[in-house]
Amino acid sequence: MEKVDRKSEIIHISAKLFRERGYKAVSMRDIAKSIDIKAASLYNHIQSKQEILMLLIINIAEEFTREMHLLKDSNETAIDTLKKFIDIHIDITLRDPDAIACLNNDWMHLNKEHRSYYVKMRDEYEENVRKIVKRGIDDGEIKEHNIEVIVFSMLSTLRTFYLWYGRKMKLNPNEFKESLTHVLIQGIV
Amino acid sequence: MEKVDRKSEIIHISAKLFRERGYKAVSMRDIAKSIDIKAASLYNHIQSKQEILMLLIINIAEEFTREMHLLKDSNETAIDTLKKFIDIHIDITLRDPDAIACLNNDWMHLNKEHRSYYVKMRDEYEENVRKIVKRGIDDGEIKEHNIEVIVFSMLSTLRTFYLWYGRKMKLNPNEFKESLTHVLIQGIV
DNA sequence: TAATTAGACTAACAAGTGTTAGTTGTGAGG
DNA sequence: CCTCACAACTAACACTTGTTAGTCTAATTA
Repeated sequence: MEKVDRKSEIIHISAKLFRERGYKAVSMRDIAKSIDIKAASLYNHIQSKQEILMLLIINIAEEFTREMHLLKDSNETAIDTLKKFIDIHIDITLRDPDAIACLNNDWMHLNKEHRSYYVKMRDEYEENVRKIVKRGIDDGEIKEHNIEVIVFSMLSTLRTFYLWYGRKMKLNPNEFKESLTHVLIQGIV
Repeated sequence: MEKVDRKSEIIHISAKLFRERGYKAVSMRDIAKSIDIKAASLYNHIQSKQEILMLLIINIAEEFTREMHLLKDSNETAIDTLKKFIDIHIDITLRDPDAIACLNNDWMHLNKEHRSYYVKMRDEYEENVRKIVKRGIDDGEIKEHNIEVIVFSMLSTLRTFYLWYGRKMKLNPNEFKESLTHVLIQGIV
């Protein structure tokens, strides 16, 4: 127990490199050099470069899907549901920003099978966010805006959070959650 | 006149391909095939693959910089300045979404010289957005939030707008501007 | 008409790609 | 002590990469 195995070491260092340069710009020799072995040795632990990408993206995507399923049929108000939705994004991003970067930027390099699985999950996820917002509008909690604009604004912000946290933000995670929730829901004026 | 020269054809088709797959995943042979010539013929018009990327990114970045310089010392209210700032992003994105995608995703593949030039422009741009928001807070127009959170939220949304427009949004550009401005400034409740 | 040029072509290059085969050494379990 | 498996290695593969050199042809210019 506590044994840090090579496979997860490879996955994590790959995520870091993919984040910096993108999947296609990182070679197996780059990954190998980062953990001080030769490229061929990687294949004692993983099947292919594609497998690394797949594990990174699908695991995170499935986590988002699981969380959304817990959220979508909740009987809280839509606004409270959206607040939890924001919290979930922040928590996952803080735990694994590199994987979030891969998911955002490299999903198109998944092979056909995994890509369509990912895209299906993503579309369903967005559809569920839409439903929450729609419920908020129907209940009079949210002003009658174009739903798509609201969903787009929230998801864009949450999905690129990994680019910003730690750069100039001196807030701790809870302060940050509160601040971002306020900005996204009440606006800035 | 009206002569569509080959060079700009190459630039535009490259932008489209870079957007779909990323700079590193697009080969010179891919670009050539898209305009039905051979890869070597590209070099009658451009110096290198790097030049294509540089032209795409630097031109757009300089345009944003020029627009920001017109904006930053305006004597309008901060809120009105932010509204114009939103308009500018939407206008440029609608005119050239592929180039925006390249700028967002492939700037790290610029060579050292162009990359540092780009990063300098980007940092100055963000600093100017920060100043506008700060002015709004000092003038009591904007609530006393963490400035960084506001800037991050606005820029994330505007920068990834290219991913959303035309997907499910049935709004025309002006309706969209109004809607997004409202969501970003007044919030959704 | 003759000369020049622009822009396509073929062929080739050196370097880098993901991956496989086969080998070696080291440490744990019988 | 012997065995065996794991995880490293070297060497090589077939292919792709950006780019250059040199050639040909059709249109423009002198």
